[in-house]
Amino acid sequence: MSDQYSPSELEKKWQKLWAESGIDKAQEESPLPKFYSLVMFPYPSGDLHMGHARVYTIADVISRFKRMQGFNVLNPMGFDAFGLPAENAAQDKGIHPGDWTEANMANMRRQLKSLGTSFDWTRELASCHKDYYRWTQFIFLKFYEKGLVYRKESPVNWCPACGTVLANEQVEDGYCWRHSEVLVEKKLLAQWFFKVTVYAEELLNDLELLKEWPEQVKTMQRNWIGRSEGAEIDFVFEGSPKKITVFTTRLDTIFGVSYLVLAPENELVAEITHPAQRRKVDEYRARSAALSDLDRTQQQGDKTGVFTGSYAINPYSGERVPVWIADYVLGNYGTGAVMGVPAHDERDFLFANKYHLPIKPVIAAKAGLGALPSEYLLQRIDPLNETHLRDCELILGQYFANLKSDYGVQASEIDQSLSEYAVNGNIFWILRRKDSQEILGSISLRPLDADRCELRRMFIAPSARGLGLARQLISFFDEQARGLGFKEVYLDSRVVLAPANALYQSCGFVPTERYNDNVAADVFYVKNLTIGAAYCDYGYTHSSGAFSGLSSSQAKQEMAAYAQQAGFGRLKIQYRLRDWLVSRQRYWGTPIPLVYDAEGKAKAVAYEELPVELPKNSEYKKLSECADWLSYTDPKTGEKLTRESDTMDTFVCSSWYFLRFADAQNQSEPFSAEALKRWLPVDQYVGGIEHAILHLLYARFFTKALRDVGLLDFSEPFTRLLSQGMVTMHSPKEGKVAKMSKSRGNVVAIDSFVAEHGADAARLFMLFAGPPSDEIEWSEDGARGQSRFLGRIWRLVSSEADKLQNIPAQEFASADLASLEEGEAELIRAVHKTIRAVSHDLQADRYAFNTAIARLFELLNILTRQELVCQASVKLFALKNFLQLLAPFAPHLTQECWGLVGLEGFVHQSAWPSFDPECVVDENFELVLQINGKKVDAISCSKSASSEELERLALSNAKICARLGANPTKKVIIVPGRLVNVVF
RNA sequence: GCCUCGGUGGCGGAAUCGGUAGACGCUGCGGACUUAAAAUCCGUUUUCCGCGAGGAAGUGGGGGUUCAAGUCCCCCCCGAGGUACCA
Repeated sequence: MSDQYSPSELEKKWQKLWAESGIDKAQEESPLPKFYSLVMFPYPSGDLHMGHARVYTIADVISRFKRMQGFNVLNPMGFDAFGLPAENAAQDKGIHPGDWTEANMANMRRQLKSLGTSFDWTRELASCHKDYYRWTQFIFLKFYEKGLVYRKESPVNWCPACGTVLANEQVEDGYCWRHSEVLVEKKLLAQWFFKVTVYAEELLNDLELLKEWPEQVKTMQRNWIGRSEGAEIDFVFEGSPKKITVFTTRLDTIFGVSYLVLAPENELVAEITHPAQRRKVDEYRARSAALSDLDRTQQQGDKTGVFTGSYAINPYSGERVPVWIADYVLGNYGTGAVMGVPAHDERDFLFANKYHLPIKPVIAAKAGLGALPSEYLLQRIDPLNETHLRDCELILGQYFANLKSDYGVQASEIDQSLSEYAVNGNIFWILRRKDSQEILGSISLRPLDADRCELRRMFIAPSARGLGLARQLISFFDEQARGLGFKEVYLDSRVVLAPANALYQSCGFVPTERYNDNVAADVFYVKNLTIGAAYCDYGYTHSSGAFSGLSSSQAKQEMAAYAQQAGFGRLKIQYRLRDWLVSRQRYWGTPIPLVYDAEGKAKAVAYEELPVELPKNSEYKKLSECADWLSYTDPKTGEKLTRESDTMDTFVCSSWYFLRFADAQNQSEPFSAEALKRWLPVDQYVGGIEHAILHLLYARFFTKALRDVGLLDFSEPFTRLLSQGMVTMHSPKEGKVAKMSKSRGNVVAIDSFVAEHGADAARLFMLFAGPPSDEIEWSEDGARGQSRFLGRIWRLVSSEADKLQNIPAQEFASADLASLEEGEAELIRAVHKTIRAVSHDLQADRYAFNTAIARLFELLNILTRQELVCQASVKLFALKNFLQLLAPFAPHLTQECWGLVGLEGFVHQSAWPSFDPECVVDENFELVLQINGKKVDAISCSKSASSEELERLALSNAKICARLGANPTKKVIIVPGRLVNVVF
């Protein structure tokens, strides 16, 4: 036996013995409860490095722990083996993608084994093998029959470098996920889709059931599904029966609509464009069609658009609003048309400002502001209309009479005001009661220059005072002034009589310099009419006809009910989630099992014709270029057909592999009902956060869809999910700490590290460096620390092994403590405490591998203490339990030591230790003494001491007394088993 | 912008319920063994003041609740991830 711990031979030896004995195989017939532990299967890209190793280590610890706990564990492994890198490598190196993939799988299988993982390799699968993709095709056809698959011509993301269509998910900030420097283009193609959106509601709601998933992942999925509640409203075109339907979540703002916008690609555009605008509109459409997604998102803030020349009618207000097209509206979300409410939407605001469209506020933060009740009517005076003028005189007469009697205004001033009013250009409104036509007040506007105007006269008739009409008139005035293009409105002191001062100020007028030297007045007020920003919060409606004065939520409800009743609108729930585009124009993927007849009509390949195998051309091409393969004769009818040349997105392959693992050898169906019943759902799924949305959402969709085609009977595939953090390391290329990856040049190869330090050291370091869901930074020093730990164990066992050879293994618990030396009793207690702590840390709701290992360090520190003297049987007991607790983390070394101390069989087949509750409580504890909550002293104290005794101990303590001095104690807080706090 | 998670020594990180902040490891420093080095072992390592006994401060910042706050509440700052003209 060597004194030096040399892992490489030792690890190889046990890996071989484990494989031969089949201890990692899941048992089909077993009285034990099942545990399905799954780690996301890898893409066989070549060499594994430590960045990959972490996830397998975590899953392996869980699997080994569960086996020792008495579970029948299924811990399978396979390869997600279709995909582009194989084709790229084939192009670069001139090898067939299949050969490249097989070679990589062999290498990775070897590397995974070298890490000491306990996978059940008898169930290995690879998605590129025909006995797997045959069943992918089978499931595709089941979905096809069920109506979950459809073909649609649609603009797709096209990567010129890949030469294929990408899913939305494979586009990152407008660039291809595989080629970070290649911009994704738009192309129109007929593509196959899965109807994921049918399941949008269920995919969202069932997240509630996933109690053991990280909140973060669920939130990401929720956002991705993107449910929003709103309404669809039909606007009829002016002079045409055609309708345009908009989707809005802010129906409460509909009286603020000042235009409609269609997405440039909206089908209606061609029909409704006015001939005079056609050229401009066509140009704009052509330009935006050519824009990539990136360009489109990059011009955020700079909104562009073109007027179509048509108008539509707001069904609520009857107003006619211009219809525009603009590329800030997306064609594939909602109805591809929106209503523009610049006062209450940021994008609409920017757009309206740019194109000088009216901005009409209809929501205010406070209730009642600016709302003119519907029983009143505002009438603009036409100076050429006799009746109007008479009404004016009437109200002005009342106004001036009032001034005279109330404020003693001179008759000459009145005359002057009347003549001023007669000057052309002033605008005058009269407020009436709708039913009786009674005149209640008036307001007038005088332009000062292009940007400024003056609120000239506002008068409320005595009979209408106290009705709160003043604010509403001012708000009406603001709106009109803004509509006329004024940016500021002034008041002078002759208008603002003392009692109205507060009113004007509360409406936003502020004291200012005089604006006109000809006016002799002391106080001036000015109000800025320019809206600086859209008000996007909820509030209270005003200027909204019969719906004024409601809270936003009330308004939404009542407006929707009205639309529903009147038949021009309805409530609508909209999802951001789109259907899944599964077509790929490549070679190295699962062929879509469909054929086309002479008319181009698609139909399914018969089930007994599956698999539709990839052509075995030595020099692979895109399927669309394989002429021989494409032509297909129906074996039954002899009909000449053409095969579909698209392959499936590889995410399809990975959406059901966890089901196949339950029954990997089945040649007659994808999986048997019995096998699923035995193993599914997956109890613990471990994988990277990068799959939080796509893979997990698709796998959930597949499970639900397979349930609905009758192939399984549960709804959620993964009971518990653990998203492990990535492994980082300083990257010399980037000059910072970054994710470990070949392209960044910051990888630690598995092969070289394992050869030098062993798999156990690598495993321990990755588990100890931090909690599994956190990111960890690879550190050579840290890994060396774990090596040192393993070496200490090795030396301890080496030095003790001889003495322990013929000692029978014996358990020690509380009953034995009395008969043993103090040091021995302490060791036994420590063992039991460690069992408790490590077991607790390994529980699924914690998975605190780092603290579990820390506890094992502590136990080893006790075991190697120089002054520790104890009999062999006690030492053997301690070592045995220590090795068992460490076994899931460091499988090889513990296995070797297990034999060295004379224990039989495999440590991994031994039962997980249990602790004696009596052994984990100490007789004494450290009593903390506090003064006013601050620690002053700590004394050893018996656990059985009563509260009274604790208080006495505290109050007689020298340090407490010294601090207390002559102060009388106000209160003494006693927390039994912990502390005494003396308050003064 | 929005959503989510974080912020604790020189570093990675501990701290079930509000109850001794800094477990465990790394690094550094000092020592032992050695002709020497490596390996190993022992001690030490939050900061400041003090020769010392000891004292004070301290979990991103500011307030609050409490006998007691890293932990609970309010406001703010910073970082990471996700997402984004989604109407």
